[in-house]
Amino acid sequence: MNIPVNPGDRYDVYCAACPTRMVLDRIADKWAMLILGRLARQPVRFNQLRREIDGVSQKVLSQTLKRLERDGLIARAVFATVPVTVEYSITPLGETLNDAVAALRTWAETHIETVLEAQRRYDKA
Amino acid sequence: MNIPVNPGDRYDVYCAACPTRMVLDRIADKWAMLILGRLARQPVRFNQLRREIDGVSQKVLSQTLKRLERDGLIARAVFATVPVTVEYSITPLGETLNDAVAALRTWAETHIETVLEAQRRYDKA
DNA sequence: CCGTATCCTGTCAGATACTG
DNA sequence: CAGTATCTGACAGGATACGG
Repeated sequence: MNIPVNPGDRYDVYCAACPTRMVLDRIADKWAMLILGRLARQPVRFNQLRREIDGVSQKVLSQTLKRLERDGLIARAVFATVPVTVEYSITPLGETLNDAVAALRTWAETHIETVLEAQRRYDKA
Repeated sequence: MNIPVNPGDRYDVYCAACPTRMVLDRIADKWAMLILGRLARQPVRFNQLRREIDGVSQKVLSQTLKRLERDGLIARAVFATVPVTVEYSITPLGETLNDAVAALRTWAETHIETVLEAQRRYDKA
């Protein structure tokens, strides 16, 4: 897909720098898309998010938020209240990604039954 | 997203049975989409695939193919030659998934520069 | 309230060797 | 050619405790 070498040569098909690969690695994350989807609805604070995304640990939530922020997909706003208030929100860029993922959601909902059926058939044999 | 409980209760937002989650887990795999994309072009044999998907180990390729076959996304055909010939091909179902992922590829190619730029800015601070 | 630091554990990919 | 079997190390993720 990326970086063709010479005719007949192999392609370095798994290229960490490949855009598609990078994005896939991102959304592949167990929690990232859930968080992004939640923030797409409205901004929310850390512990609120922690409660709503059930099952995520504090550490992993923190890590994931940091990564998403680094990628410019979400924004972090700090308010100097006592105690401090931190609010996370989705960015315009994050929204475009969220839209793109919608195609997958649609696929999933449309075809999941077919997949499950295929699994049952496979497991019989 | 799934399984609302009582008003005011938390939602079990990470639900392993959630269709979107299942599909995400599938394509999240490091190699699955590369393999599916390759098979979308034309059927191919095991070792041929192994050579083309550079960097994948025999074991992991085997595992991934098995999983994709189980999900009904690819098909495995055995020919009783000597030595035996095995050909993998994409199924119609697999093609629809491949199409859905195209939306992500497009997003990636369109926005990767913005993401990289955001990362550089973040890393400065 | 919003995290970081530390430890611990299970999972999984890679390497290697072997089989029909 | 097309895999399986086994071992190993790296690493992600959870639990817990603590700090700004």
